[in-house]
Amino acid sequence: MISMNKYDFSDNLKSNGLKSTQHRIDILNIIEKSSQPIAADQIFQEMQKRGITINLSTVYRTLDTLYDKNLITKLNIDGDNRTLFEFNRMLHTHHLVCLGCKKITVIGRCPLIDYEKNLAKETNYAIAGHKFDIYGYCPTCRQNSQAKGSKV
Amino acid sequence: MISMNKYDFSDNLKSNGLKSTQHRIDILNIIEKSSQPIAADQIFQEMQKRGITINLSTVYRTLDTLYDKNLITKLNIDGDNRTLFEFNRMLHTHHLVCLGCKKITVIGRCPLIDYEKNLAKETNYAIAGHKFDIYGYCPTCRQNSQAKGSKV
DNA sequence: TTGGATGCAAAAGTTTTGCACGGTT
DNA sequence: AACCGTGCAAAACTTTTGCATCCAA
Repeated sequence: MISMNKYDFSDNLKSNGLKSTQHRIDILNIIEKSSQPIAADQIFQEMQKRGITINLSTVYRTLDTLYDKNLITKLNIDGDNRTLFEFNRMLHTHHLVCLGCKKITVIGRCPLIDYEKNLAKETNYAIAGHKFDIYGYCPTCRQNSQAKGSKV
Repeated sequence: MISMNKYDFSDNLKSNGLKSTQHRIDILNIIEKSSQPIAADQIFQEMQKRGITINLSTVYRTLDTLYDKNLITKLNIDGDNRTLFEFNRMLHTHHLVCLGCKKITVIGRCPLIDYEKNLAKETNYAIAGHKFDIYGYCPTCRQNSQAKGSKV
């Protein structure tokens, strides 16, 4: 049985016209394995934890590059000024963000495909995509915090 | 006929337990009249244009305060690290963002109310709200730029 | 070999904070 | 008068950039 879970990041990079460097492979690995969307500085720290020497500016430049090639995606959540990154599995996903513990859960289903088509027709925009993130309190945090009304 | 278009920001502030200062009234005015979501620094510059002396840190602190009281809402868009603010009309709105000229159009209808209810049932989250922003190219920009595939 | 990738240092851009003073209630 | 709001300056935090050097193709 062939493993379907391994990404060959080296080929992945090359087929996108990028040089295959260890740093890029490491960064892709970290993002791909992260259970949560992750910020540049978190990636930098994770590399240090793994004993990899890298400069923070290289992390930023690498993220730019990977984003340009559509290998990763960006995300902003409320109350965090940093840009978060995710591995792009080419699935159309959305996020359920806990306002208490900040945990981010990926939602696979998208209820918006038809809506988008209609909007394109009405506005004459060329729709490129959308962001849809839902905010709330997870079962654990519901006990500790009472939502006093949505600010989202 | 009574004008429905005037907000009494002074009373608005007081009823939220805030002192009614000229700066706060001015900032609310600027945000309310802005056709686009607006960043802290843009508000600061607009005040200078109007001959109002204010410190940028006061703008930030005021925005924090107004956000805490639900008088304004926050928004982040792709490719802009700043936080943008909007007047909270207590309507449930979404945004159509042009990737070319960065124009932001407010969308009134929300197609997601039922979806949210179902999600709450399935996940046992207390849903507070959601963000839904659509990216594309407006009719004018469609001529000048070809969307090479969504990154959104 | 050559152009792209990286380290380093510095700067730019955004947001936050401590403290003293001033204004609203 | 009391407390909250504000200015000022400094710092914190995130991200970008110029340039010299290094490395993958």
